[in-house]
Amino acid sequence: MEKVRDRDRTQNAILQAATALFLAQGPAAVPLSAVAKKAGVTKSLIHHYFGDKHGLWRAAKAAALAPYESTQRQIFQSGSALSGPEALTQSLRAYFSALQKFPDMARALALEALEGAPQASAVEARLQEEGQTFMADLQTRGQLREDVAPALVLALFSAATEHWFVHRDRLAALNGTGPDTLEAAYFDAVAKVLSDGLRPQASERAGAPTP
Amino acid sequence: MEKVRDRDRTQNAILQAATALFLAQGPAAVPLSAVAKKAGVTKSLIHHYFGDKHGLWRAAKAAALAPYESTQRQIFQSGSALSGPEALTQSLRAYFSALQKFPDMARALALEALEGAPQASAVEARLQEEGQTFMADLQTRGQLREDVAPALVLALFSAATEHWFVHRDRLAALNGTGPDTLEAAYFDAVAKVLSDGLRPQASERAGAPTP
DNA sequence: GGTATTATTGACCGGTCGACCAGTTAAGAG
DNA sequence: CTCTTAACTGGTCGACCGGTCAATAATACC
Repeated sequence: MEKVRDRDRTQNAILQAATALFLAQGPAAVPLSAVAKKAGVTKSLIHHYFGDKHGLWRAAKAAALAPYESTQRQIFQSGSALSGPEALTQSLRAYFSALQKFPDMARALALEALEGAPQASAVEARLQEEGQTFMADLQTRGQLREDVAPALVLALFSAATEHWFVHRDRLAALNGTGPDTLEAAYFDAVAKVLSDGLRPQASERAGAPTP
Repeated sequence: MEKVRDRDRTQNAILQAATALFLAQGPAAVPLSAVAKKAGVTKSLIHHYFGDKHGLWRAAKAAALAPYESTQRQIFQSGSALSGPEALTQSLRAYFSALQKFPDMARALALEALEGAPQASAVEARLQEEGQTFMADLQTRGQLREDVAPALVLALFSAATEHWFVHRDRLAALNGTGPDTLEAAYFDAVAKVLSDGLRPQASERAGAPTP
């Protein structure tokens, strides 16, 4: 049986197996042998390509982050084109379905935060900044209340969405419903509450005119 | 050197060391030898009192949950006594400062969720139910919009608060601020947005009278 | 004081994990 | 065809981890 050698293919197989297992159970709980087995590769190859386990974990996180980042960036850019009062709600919906598309992302971010490493990656820093300018844009166009800082709006967005994907199974179990039907209801509620709570309020200082 | 023997004291020392280490780094990343060392006890004693590692982890979670639970219950009960329109905001504040008081709680809940165990503990189930009746109470008194299910309001509460304490250090680093000043600002923003977004809205069906 | 109880210890075991390495073989360059 | 490169393998080592056990010593009870 002749074995075809393909650097990219095996690297990819390892990375895919690693992200799946690491994000599902946490990197500490997954032995490299399991990754090797799932990837159809010997353990040695993992060390050959990624050095040690930490290197693999870092690569896996980056691999999981990449598609999420591009999707997210698209949201911010296309969101700026929306002019109706529903721009905020639609962005929230896009934000939510981006996480639906990459359900491991929320877990990865939570795991990274729980690992104790306080500094965020460069990718996250970039996304954070783009998100802030997006929110600031909404404010100048009068579609977002101006008495909350853009960074904090973004934080609330993240909280309302990411938290769900970390805890959805347990919340569904607590409510005796299937996760999917509950998910739709949850997003509906969040969309309602946040779009009402984030729109410019009568209680705001009237000093900020809408040019 | 005579060693004083005290069952409760050593059990407590083990539990305290275990909760601190487990919640900080995740149980899988902490060897029992580290717990033993921090508690000033030999490994064997851990097995003597808590069986295996899972038993210790369960005990540690319960120990961390207990004071949080009582505080939380107090919030729900005293919240029901509040009659002003600020009942919701005050409850949110109490919710938030409860987590401030037990900063490891959010980490513990997230870790449990990430561990893959889908079923929640009995304590959480009880809190969930009490929280729902609390929210339902607010609805019948006209202080909370009725077009969102109480369970989902509770979920949004949890998201806005717990998520913060998991990610606060990284968010502070991203914004170049100290975590504490940012925390105050974040809570302020959340209080504003949620209290505005959760109050009965004009867009609601007028079919639900307030008896 | 004697005795049963049990908190506590240190030594130890089987297993696993991450990492290393010498060797093998397929692919590409000239 | 030959030589170099590097993808890939099997085997192995040392460290560590969770768990067990027999022995020890402090406490409680009679």
